[in-house]
Formats: sequence, structure tokens, C-alpha cells
Amino acid sequence: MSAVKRLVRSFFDRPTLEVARDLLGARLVRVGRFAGRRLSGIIVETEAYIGQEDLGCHAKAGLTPRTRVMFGPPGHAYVYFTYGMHWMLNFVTEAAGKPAAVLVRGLFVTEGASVVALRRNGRPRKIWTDGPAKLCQAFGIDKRLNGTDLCAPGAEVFLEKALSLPESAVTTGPRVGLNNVPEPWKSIPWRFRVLDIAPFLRDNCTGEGVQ
DNA sequence: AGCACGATTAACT
DNA sequence: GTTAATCGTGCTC
Repeated sequence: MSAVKRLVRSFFDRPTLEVARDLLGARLVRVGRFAGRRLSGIIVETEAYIGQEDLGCHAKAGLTPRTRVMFGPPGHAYVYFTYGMHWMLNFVTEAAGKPAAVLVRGLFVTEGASVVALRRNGRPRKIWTDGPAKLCQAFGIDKRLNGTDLCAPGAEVFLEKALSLPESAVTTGPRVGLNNVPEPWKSIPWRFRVLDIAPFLRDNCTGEGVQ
């Protein structure tokens, strides 16, 4: 076992597009529930939301109770609710006062498969965590984790270095679900995806049921 | 009033 | 196997 490295505050205190790109291949870890089981997954899809001028970003509404966390210091979890039933997990980036964050849209589950299978109601692995609300359901992420300091000891959600992915493994495109957002924000390629994580997975999976 | 979505269903190939 | 359409749900401003 090599030493595990947590992502530190300076990782998040950078331009949001760099953070969104570099989060691909990082490991999202959830602890503190599920009878002490650790859940984790490799991040395979992200989107960047940057500043009040980005009309796809919640911060366009200014500083409100909802967007407060995004205006705060980097390295914190911004968890919000939408569509009457879904939670979304974001990581705050850039210096305090500049509202920006990265939305986590996809994971490959690497620990806690049995817990995730139950939480996802026995659905196929393929659709466990392939959407921002699905991964929150799978990992038990909701408003209780809003504002969590990802860099603090004892955090219930945090990030670890895991895989280093070459540019050839990454693709970009427009963000999802901004149907009524004007250009250029609607089409700006601030979505980052791993084309296929499988070739990069070796000893990064533990726990039952992982091939 | 309007949503940064997901589950389900229906209609394809 | 895939894509397209529908709509529930409750928080936000």
C-alpha cells in the first residue's frame, strides 16, 4: 500500500477549469455513515461553473442563502437541491469572494459496492453513479454535507489522489441541462469526461463485487 | 414560476 | 441494444 494523499486546499484554490480537469481520476471518499463502511469512487465526469457572469451558474443570482457556500473559501462542498428530489455535489474553487464550483457528474465506484447496490435499489452497476443526482443518492450526500470542509480532518466527504489521466483519455463539451441559458454560456465547453476509465483501473478497486 | 435531473415508458434499430 | 418524451417533486427567489 502506497501512502494515500488527500487533495489539499491549494488544489481547489486555482482556476476552476484546471480544477475540473484535474478532478478526473481523483477519488471521492464518503465516510461517517453506513456502519463505518467507506464508500469511494473515481471521478469520471465534471462541469465547471464560474462566477456571477456565467449565466449557467447559480451565483448569477448573487449572494443568497443558497449560493453562500460558493462565495466562500475553496475546498468546501456545495450541495444543493433541484427538481423536487435531487441533490447535487459541487466543490468550491478559487479564492473566497469569487463564486465558482465544479459539479461532480459521474463516478466509477471503487469501494462499498454492496452498500451502493442497496442504496441504488439493486439496479445494474452501469447506472449506479452515472449522473450527478445518482451519485448523491448512492453515497448518501444531501444538505447535511453542504459547506463541509473537504480539507479538514474528519470530513465525511473528501478527495484523494488516485489516477493521473493523459489528455487523450479526456474529452470536453457543452454542459448539460442549460436549456434556457443564453450563449455563450449554453455551449461553452466546460464539461470534462473520461472516455473510458477501464484501462486505467488496476489495483484501484477494492471491495466485493468489483471486477 | 422555474429549475445544472432521473425513472419510466414507448418507439425504434 | 438505443433515443425521445413525459413528468414528479419541493426548494429557491
